[in-house]
Amino acid sequence: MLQDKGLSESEEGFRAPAPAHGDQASAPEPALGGQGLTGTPLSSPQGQDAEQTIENIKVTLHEKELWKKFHEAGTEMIITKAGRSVLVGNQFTNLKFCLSLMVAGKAEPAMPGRLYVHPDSPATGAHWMRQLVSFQKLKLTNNHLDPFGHIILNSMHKYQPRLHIVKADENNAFGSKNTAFCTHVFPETSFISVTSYQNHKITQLKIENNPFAKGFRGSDDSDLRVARLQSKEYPVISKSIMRQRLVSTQLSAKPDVSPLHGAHQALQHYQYENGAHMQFAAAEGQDLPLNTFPGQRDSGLFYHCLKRRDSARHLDLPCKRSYLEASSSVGDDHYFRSPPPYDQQMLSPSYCSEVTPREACMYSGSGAEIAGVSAVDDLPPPPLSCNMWTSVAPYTSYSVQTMETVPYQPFPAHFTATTMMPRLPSVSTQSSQPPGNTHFSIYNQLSQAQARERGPSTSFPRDRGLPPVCERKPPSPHLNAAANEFLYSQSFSLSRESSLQYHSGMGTVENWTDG
DNA sequence: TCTACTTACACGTTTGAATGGT
DNA sequence: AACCATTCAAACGTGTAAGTAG
Repeated sequence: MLQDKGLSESEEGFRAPAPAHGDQASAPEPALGGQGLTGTPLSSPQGQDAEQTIENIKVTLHEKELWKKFHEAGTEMIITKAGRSVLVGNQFTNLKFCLSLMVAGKAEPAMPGRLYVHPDSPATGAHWMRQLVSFQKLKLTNNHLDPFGHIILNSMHKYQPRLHIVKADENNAFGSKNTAFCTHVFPETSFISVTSYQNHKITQLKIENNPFAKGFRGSDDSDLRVARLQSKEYPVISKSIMRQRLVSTQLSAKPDVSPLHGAHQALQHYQYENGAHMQFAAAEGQDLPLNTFPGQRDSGLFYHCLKRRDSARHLDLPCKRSYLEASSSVGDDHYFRSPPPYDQQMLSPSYCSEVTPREACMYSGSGAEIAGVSAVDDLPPPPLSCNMWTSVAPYTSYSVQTMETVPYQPFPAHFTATTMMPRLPSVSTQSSQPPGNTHFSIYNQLSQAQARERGPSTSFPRDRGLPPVCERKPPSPHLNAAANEFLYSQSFSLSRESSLQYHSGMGTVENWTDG
């Protein structure tokens, strides 16, 4: 569940937020332990303008500990052709986000980008503060032709969900010019999309925490159940366990077999967004725990606000090259290089705060989610591959490139060798977070002049009619009537973890497109 | 042969209508 | 008549296993 606290409504702007509601504790728990995002109260002075307010919005992850537990094991999400309830057998259940997909690796077909817009969007800040923001109906699919508006993912890839909060205005509920927005990223929500669980530990965690899987609980209940199904009075070893034990036996019996062999086979399917296959970063036989980076282990919500300087729009940044280009030329040894300190990446002016939308777009390839950002420049727009509400035109995107491989953790279920999961870049929580604030984000602001440069404002996609697959509901009449209320849209996106996009800002959303 | 994917299945939870009591 | 609690069945969400495809 997710809750934004800190959004409030006022005819003059924003007033001090209402105290945290007590309904959070009593709110119905999501299917799998009630994970989600919750917010903390925003301290927004009365009369503060929207751009100042939105950067102060704080969103926290609900059931963070549970998320971390999964994250440390290497979260996996089941995706099916028909669409499985969300990210995570529940971890994302009760989250209503907008998911958009970054374009897959070079060798992969472009994915239809999709954002999942919270069904309640747009709604006032008071509405979002009232309760946990749930993304319950979000579903994941691997069906590229999915007509239901589910989030389309590639199997065996790692994704990083992102939450976008977009300020709407009185005209079209989502604003036109100067629409503020912010993006929240919770590293512990990253996951690998799979069609069947690869990690037995994840399976067990899901079973333990998901009420719907209660039937599989107990001391290896699944095995007991199998025994019952086979009319046996003794438990039989399940297939996954048998496979795991078999491989283990084989490995122990054949010392000449590299323990990494199986892992390599598994990992060759895990790709970063840049299309580079994962490589091993650990020495042979070395088991690197997933939580090697203490910064990530306690990453919390990365939220940091930055403002882009107009004068920096055309800086020739060293990181301006295409992410795809960069990755394609990267040799294997690249993955053994140490990444630049995360705080340097994120806080270096040349890296994040002065990156133009166009440049940022380049970092992430042609990610549908940020495809529209080029509209703020006079450069030709990148190709769009979204069929929903995918493009957030004013979004200035920032990319944290993890060009190095990161440790994987063992997949006990199927892989007995040391496998390594792609990871978020190491995060220095001490240096990258504002004092007293565990949040991290990037804030970007587009000037009025820039907004004007984009040409005549067009109506927001909602006015052009969303495809029926879009899981949105029209704003309630009372919301439309409340002309002076600030309306917020909550959406969620997914990005390939190798190129995390942290963006927020203020500008038009006129180029959001249905694709 | 191996791996990922699809499908069907059983089990448990959730939801909402129907029913009965106050 | 209105409200509340209980019951029950259908819908839904799980993970698993078998079969299929590449």
